Amino acid sequence: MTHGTLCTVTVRHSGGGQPERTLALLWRNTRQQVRRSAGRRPSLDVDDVVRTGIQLADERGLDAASMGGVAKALGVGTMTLYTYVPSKEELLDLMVDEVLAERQLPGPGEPRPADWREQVELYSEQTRAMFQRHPWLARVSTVRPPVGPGMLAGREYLLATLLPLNLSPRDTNTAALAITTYVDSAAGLEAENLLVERATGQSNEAWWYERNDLWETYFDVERHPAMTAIWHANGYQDSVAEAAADTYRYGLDRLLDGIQAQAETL
Amino acid sequence: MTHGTLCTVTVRHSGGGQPERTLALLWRNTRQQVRRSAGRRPSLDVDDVVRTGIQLADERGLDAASMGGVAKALGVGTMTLYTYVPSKEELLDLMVDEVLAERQLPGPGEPRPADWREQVELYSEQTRAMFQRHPWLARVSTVRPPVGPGMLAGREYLLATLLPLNLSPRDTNTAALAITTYVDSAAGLEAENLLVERATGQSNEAWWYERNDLWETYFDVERHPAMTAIWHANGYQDSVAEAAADTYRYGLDRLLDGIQAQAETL
DNA sequence: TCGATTCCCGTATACCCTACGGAAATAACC
DNA sequence: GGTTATTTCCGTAGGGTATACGGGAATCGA
Repeated sequence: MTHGTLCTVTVRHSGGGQPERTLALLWRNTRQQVRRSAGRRPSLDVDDVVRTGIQLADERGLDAASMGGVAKALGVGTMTLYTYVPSKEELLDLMVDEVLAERQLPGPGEPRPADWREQVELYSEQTRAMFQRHPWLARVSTVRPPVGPGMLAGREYLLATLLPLNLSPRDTNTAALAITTYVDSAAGLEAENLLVERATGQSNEAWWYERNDLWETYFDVERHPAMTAIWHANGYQDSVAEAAADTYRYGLDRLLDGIQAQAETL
Repeated sequence: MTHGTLCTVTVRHSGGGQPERTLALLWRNTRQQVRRSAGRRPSLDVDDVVRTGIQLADERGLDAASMGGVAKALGVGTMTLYTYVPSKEELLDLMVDEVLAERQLPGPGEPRPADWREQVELYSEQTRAMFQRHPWLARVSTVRPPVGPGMLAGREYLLATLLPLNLSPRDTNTAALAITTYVDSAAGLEAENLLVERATGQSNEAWWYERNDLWETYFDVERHPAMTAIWHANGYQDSVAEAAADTYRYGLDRLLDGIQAQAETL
C-alpha cells in the first residue's frame, strides 16, 4: 500500500450471548464492586483498557485500537485483555459509551437554556465536539447501541428538551430520533473528513484536484445541467470542510424549523 | 465466536495514488475499449467481478465480499482479481457506484413529478429501496466517494429538483447536501436493522428482551424522568423497525417543511 | 502449607489483503 | 512455423486481524 489507507472497522452486534456481563461492564461505576477474596491481584482495570483504546483510536485511528495494539500500549500480552473485556465488540461498546458520557448535558433539575431550540443547540454542539475529539465514532454502527449511562443521559436530555413542545408522546420520541439521526450523521461526516485528511496526509482539495480528469474527460455537461448551473453560479463551497459545516448548520436549522412549525399548529 | 458477529468493513480512501485508473474503471461504460493486440484473452471482465461482489454482499454481508470470497465464487484464484481491479478499495468503489446507478431517476428533459416535494420523494424512495436491496451500503463511508456515473446522476437529479425553489445557488447546494445526509443516514439505519437481524438470527425485540436487566437493575427513574414519562404515555414504538420507518418519514417531512418555508419567504 | 481462585499470556488457528514472480496463453512479426 | 512481446493466471509467502485453549504464576483463606 502506497498512499491509500485501509481502515477495518469492527461493528458491534453486541453481547455475544452474555448481555448481563456487558450491562454490568457498561454500568460498572454505578454499583461498587465486591472485593474478591482469593486469587492473583489484577494489574489493570477495565477503565485502563477502555481509556487506552480511546486514546489510541483518537491519535492513530480506529485500526490502532486493535487488541494487540491496546495490549502493547499497556505493556501486557494480548490475551491478558480478555480477562477484563469479553471481546473486541464489548471493548468498542465500552469506548463508545465512555465518550458519549463525556458530553456535558444538564441532568434533570439542573439549569439549562430557556428556549427549547437553544437546548437542542447545546445537545448538538456537545455532540459535534464529541465527534471532533473522537472522529472514529463515525465509523461505529449505532444499531443495537451500548445501552450505558452515556447513551441514556443523551436520550434523556433530548427528550426533556422536546417535552414542552407538547407534541404527542409518539411524535416527541420520533422527533428526538430524527434529530439524533441528523446530528450524528452530519457531525460524523464532518469529523470523518478531518480523519481522512489526517490519515492519508492528503487534503480534500488535493484529492479533488487529482480527479480533474473527471471534469475534462468524463463529465457530460448535457447530462448534468443543474450541477453545471450551480457551478457557474459559484454555488459550490470552496472547501469540503466548509461544505460540511454549512450543511450541518443549514439542515439542523431547517429540521428544527419544521418541528417548531408543527408544534405551533397544535 | 458464539453468537456475536464481527463485520470488518473496508473504507475507501480511494485511489491509492492512481486516480486516473480509478476514474477509467468507474466510467468504463461511457467510452468503448480499445481492443488490445497481443496477450492472453481474459476469462472475466470487470463487471463480472463487481456483480459478484455485490451479490455476495447482498446475500451474506459485506464480509463475504472479500477478495478470496469473490474469487472463489467466480472459480478463479484470489490473485486473479487483481488483474481486473487494483485493490479491494477500488472494488468497493465500483460496487458502490454500480448500486447508486440502479436508482431510476429521470434525467434532464425526462418527465418527472410536477411538485418539487414529490420529486424529492422519488429520490428518497429510490434511495431507500437501494439501501433495502443492499444494506451493506450503510457500512461504507461516504467521504471521498466514488465519483462515477451513479453518484453524479443522483446529485444532478436532486439539484435539478431544488432549482425551482429559487434559493441562492449556495443554499440550493447546501439544501441538497442536507437532504442526502438525512436520507442516506435514516435509510441506512433502517436497512442496517434488517441486516443485523439477518446476520445474527436474532430479532431486535429479542435483543432488547435480553437486556431487561437494564430497566430492573440499572435504570434510575429519578435521573430519567422524560424517558419514563414517554414510556408511560406509550410514546415508544412497538418495534425497532417501526421506529426507524417513523423516524425516516417524520424527519424528512420536517426537513422539507423547513426548506419550503425558507423558499416561501423569499 | 495447601488448595482454590484468579490473573497472565504463549501458542495455534483461521481469517484478511496483497507483493512477488513464474507459468501459460495469445497475437504479431519474421 | 518459430520467435518474441504482451497479457492473463495464480501459488506462495508475509504481515495483519481476533480469539480458543491450556499451562504457569500469584495471592488469599484455612
